[in-house]
Parts: sequence; structure tokens; C-alpha cells
Amino acid sequence: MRIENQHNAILENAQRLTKNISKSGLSIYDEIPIGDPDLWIPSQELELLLNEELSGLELGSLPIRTRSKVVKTKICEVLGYPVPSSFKKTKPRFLGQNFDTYTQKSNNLQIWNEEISSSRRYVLIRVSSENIITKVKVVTGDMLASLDNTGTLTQKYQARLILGNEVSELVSENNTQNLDSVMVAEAKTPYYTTNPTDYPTAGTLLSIETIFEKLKAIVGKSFPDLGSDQERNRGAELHRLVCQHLGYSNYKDDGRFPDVKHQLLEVKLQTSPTIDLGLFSPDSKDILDIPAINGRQIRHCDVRYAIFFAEIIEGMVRITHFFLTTGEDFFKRFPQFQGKVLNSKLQIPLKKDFFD
DNA sequence: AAGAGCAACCGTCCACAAAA
DNA sequence: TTTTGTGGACGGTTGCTCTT
Repeated sequence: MRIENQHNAILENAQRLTKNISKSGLSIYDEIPIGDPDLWIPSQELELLLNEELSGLELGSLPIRTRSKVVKTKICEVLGYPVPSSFKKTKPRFLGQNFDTYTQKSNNLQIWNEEISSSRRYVLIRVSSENIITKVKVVTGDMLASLDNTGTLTQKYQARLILGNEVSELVSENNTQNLDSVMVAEAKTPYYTTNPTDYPTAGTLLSIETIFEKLKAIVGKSFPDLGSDQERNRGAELHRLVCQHLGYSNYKDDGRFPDVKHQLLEVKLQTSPTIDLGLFSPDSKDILDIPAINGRQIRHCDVRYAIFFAEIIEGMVRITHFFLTTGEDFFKRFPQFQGKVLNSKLQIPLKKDFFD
């Protein structure tokens, strides 16, 4: 009974505040002094209110960015704010009430290009596998920071894919000099016992031209699309096709770089023009963590990149373009984003019972 | 009004460590 | 020895802003 009374008292206070906000005509970007008795929604009130109003909301199978926008729109309505025509990239997104929102299906919370702000609130919204909001949790930056055990920043480079006139394009005529010096003229086609994830050897490393000839047959192939939040698995299907065309009888992927280690080949499937690269820049001269071949160390820029572009029509992924380049030449064909150049994110694992 | 540029945002997997 | 948890990679699309 006592708990129920308290619950009701908080909810009543929250409703009083949202009425005030609604009357005030303020937007989510207008500043409110923290703790303002008539306009500031304390975390407790915020959590209760959003939980009551958002739980059960059906989000369907929207693309994740669209999903996020739908949720923000709903939050504006619940809090008594007018819905902006677009959500500006302010830090935080809800400036007046000083909070950010994260709509999460997974427990891997990721904060990009920003430190955790200790006084900011973080509104974490749990979405079930059926795409229904099940719980809303409001925590301060302090609390989030305590869940961050490492402080490690994960980085990402990006480049732009610009389609040309050719359906298949061999960007680099030759391998890098370094790689060329270890390769033999008559490399064996992959034997049925070799794994695509094995370390490369001088005798089995195919020339970039041979790889090009073998892989260009993939253009025009299609396979079913697994859905808008299953990009990773979609890439796996292409990876399988690539292994098959190269002559490997078994497909294997250990999630490491590069995808087809045995050929020093990285495979990418693009359905949008932004190419995301990992921790390393393709033209990096850093040494790869694999055994040297004939005494020669392999560098990141020696790796070959197979970029496939696809269109998704009626639930099918159809490969329309193919590019093959060395890491060294990568940015000569695909311009690197000049803005931030390197993006980094902090990843915070949420405990399994975080939302309980 | 349309397009280009960009980075923000969210998703998934796997090796290894720790616990059972 | 098996199971569970954690850290840190990889994956890639879309909305916002600025320019034309």
C-alpha cells in the first residue's frame, strides 16, 4: 500500500510537470534549470512516466534509425513537448531535460564520439525480439560510467563507394610489391582440405588478377535478405559465395581480419555507399598478426579488398557490382571521409538483469 | 527542392576468462 | 570439465546538415 501510494505520488507529480511543459510552449531544445520545480522532470518521474506510456509500444521491423526516431517522437508526446520536424544533432538530444535515448535490442550499449557525461541522464529502452518495448530505464552518466569497466574506445574508418560504369572493376592491376615478391607464378587452386581461415602460404596465394577472374561471376547472383537488423548474417552469405568461387569446398569464417585469411582477402557487402572499415586503415603499413611468408612480413596494405555492391528488391539481395583493390590503393578509388576521419565509440555491456 | 557528404546509431559474433 | 560472462572486435544503414 505504501509503495503504491509513493508510486501514485510520483506519477501525479510527473503528470503535473508534463502539463506545465505543454503550457509553457517550450521545445526540447529550450534550457531548463536542473531541478526547476515546475518544469524539470527528475529521473524517478521520467522513468515511471516513460515506462507507463511506452511499454507495449509496437515498433514493427523498422530500420534501426527509423525506429529510434519513432521512439523519440513518442517521448516528446508523452512529456508534453511539441514534436520537432527533425531531431537536431544536439548533445544531448533532449537538451532541456538533459537526456539521451538508446533504443536497444541487445545489451551492448555503444556511445559514439563522446565521453559519458556524469550529470546527463541516459534513457535506455528495451525492445523485445518481437519488436515491442518492454521496459524503460533511466540512469545518470555516473551510473553508466560505473558499468564501463575498461574505458576502451573502439575505432572505425569510413570511405565512400562511388559506382563507375563497369560492373566489375579491377582497381589494382598488381598486388603490392611486398606481396608480389613472395608469390609464385603457378599458385595452386585451393585444395579441398584447406580452410579459408588457414594462414596464407606462398604456394597457394592467388594473384589479384586470378581472384578477380574467379569472383566476377558472383555479379548477378542473388540470395534472400534476412531483414533490416540482420546485416551481419547477410554478409555471411556473400562470404560463403566467395569461398565457393575461389575453390574452397568448405566455408568458414572466424570473424577475424581478413575474412578469407588464406588469400589475404577482405570481403565487403554494400547496399549503401558508406564503406565501414575496422580498426585499421586499409593503407596502413602496420604488420598483420600472421606468420611471415618466406620471411616477409605481411602488412595491412597488402591485403586485397573485394567490395560487392548489391540492391535489395522484394526480399532478395542481388549483387550488381564488384571491385577488387589492394589495401594500398583503397583510398585512391574510394575516397576516405575527411570529417572526423576516425570515429570511436565506447561500448558498455549491460548486465543481463539490467532492465529488471 | 534536391543531392551529397557524413557520422550517428544500432546489430551480432567469438575468443578467452571466470565460475560452477 | 562444462557453462556463463565479458571484452572487443566486426557489420552497415539512415537521418541530419550543408551546399547547390
